[in-house]
Amino acid sequence: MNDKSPCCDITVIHEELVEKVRRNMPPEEELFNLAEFFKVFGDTTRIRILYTLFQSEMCVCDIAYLLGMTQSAISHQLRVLKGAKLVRHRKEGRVVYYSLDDDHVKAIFDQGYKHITERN
Amino acid sequence: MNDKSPCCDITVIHEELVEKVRRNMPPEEELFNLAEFFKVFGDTTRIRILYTLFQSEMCVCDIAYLLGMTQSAISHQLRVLKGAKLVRHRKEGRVVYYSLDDDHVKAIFDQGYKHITERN
DNA sequence: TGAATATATGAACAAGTATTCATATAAAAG
DNA sequence: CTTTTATATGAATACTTGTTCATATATTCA
Repeated sequence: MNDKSPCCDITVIHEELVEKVRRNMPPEEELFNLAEFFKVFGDTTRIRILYTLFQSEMCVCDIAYLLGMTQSAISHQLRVLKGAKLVRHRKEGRVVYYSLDDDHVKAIFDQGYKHITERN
Repeated sequence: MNDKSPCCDITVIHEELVEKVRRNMPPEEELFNLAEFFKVFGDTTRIRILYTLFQSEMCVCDIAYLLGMTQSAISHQLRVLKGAKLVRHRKEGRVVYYSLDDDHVKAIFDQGYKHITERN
């Protein structure tokens, strides 16, 4: 019986390995940013918007009509996509056209698609 | 004043474009699965676990110790990762070793990393 | 067999988030 | 200038989700 405090009874089995791995971990901030980035793709509406924009730039009400959702919902999500620097916008009178602003998204989606289709 | 019902006042500006884009959209189920897949990456704890497993297979308590989290929290997240077919496990007595079970993850992370570092 | 230990898991709670609703803004048209 | 229309946005709500806590399971060791 040792004097470990009851609130911290964490055990390590391979301490040496753990320390080695710890030294090679990327900085926390990087991992946080990566999670934030992927969070954007974790929603069907945003995925659908992005697949729409893969094909063509499009205005807000067209996207809303295409996806069968309210203009407000689409506008809110476009805001998120813009915050993640994934889309840009171009204003023409009252109409705002959104388009893709990233080269990696398609590659990322293709890899993701490979994963979900390759499981036997 | 026309007789549009007030609940369905959706407007389309470029109907022809919309129909063309609609025909080329991937099936809904595919988009849903893709979103579910990326949802897994949208959490710092899971990202950290995966970066850990990039380096070495590791048992649950070592991961918990390394990341400074409870065994329960890690176990719950490993369950999610297993559900997404991203990790596999190997039992050795009481100890369960987890390891990566996917070739695409690293590529996806690298693309994501490029995105978040390339914004000026 | 009984105690110790590594992991898994269900329930509860807190925090986060997507959509809706109401409304604001801004540009065009009358 | 007033009305219409395309978009943006704040607040509220419903839903989702990550962690904790308590406990179950399973394996080793005495």
